[in-house]
Amino acid sequence: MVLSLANESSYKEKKVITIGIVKELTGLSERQIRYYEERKLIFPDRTPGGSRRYSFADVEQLVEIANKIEDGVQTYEIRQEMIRDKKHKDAEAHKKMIQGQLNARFGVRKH
Amino acid sequence: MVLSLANESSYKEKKVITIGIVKELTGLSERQIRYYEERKLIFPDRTPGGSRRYSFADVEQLVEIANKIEDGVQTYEIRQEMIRDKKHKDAEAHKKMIQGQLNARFGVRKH
DNA sequence: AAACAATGTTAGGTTTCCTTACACGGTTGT
DNA sequence: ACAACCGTGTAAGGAAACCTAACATTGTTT
Repeated sequence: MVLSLANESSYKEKKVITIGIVKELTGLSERQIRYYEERKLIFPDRTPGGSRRYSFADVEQLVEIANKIEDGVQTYEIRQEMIRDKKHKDAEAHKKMIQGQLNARFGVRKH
Repeated sequence: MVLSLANESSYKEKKVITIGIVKELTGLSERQIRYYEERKLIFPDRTPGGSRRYSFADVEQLVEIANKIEDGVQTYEIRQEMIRDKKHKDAEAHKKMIQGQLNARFGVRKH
């Protein structure tokens, strides 16, 4: 594993994109983008001055949201889904961590 | 090969970052960032309104430039290096392309 | 019918960015 | 030595981009 790669892979999560660019990338209106934030579907960072900054992951998320809304799903339901997914993901992570600890004590030694 | 990965890998090249964020990411002043552009070391896109937009690759490039300048290298020399590197890279690409064409005619068939 | 959902639009204000120009101390070339 | 250049700071004035709040509209629930 190369160290500089730790950066590259985090490009996707870095919050560096303005709403104007997000609008270009997604085809959504600024109104829509802000509204989905109001409905707690998306969580941009803010500059000290108060401007929103999004990540590429946020942009992908927005596209998914827009698709669901086009399919008639309401923001409230989308939010419920997100919460469900997050719980599931957290449980996975927890299981993995426990497994890691078990391996550390009883698993194959590395040295 | 998964299609959605074609996107992920291009995050690095997409010009989506404002100069203010670049300043934060690199620690350089806006003056420096613009000056390196004036010296043809960096080539941001522009929005229709004229604002600069950088990629993560540009940000990395800027850090390299700043390091060289700290080492006393002049922008002119850095530019020469860049041109040399680009020529080398293009030659590589050309060689690879020729090789690809040879393979297509005489190499192992895929079907 | 009243309430809510999703979106557009407008208004007024703030932040961020732009170019141009001058200053200045250090380096280079003649 | 002195003119020219290098890299950077800073200031001014203006334009672009962003912000919130509010009201309007058209559907959809309740």
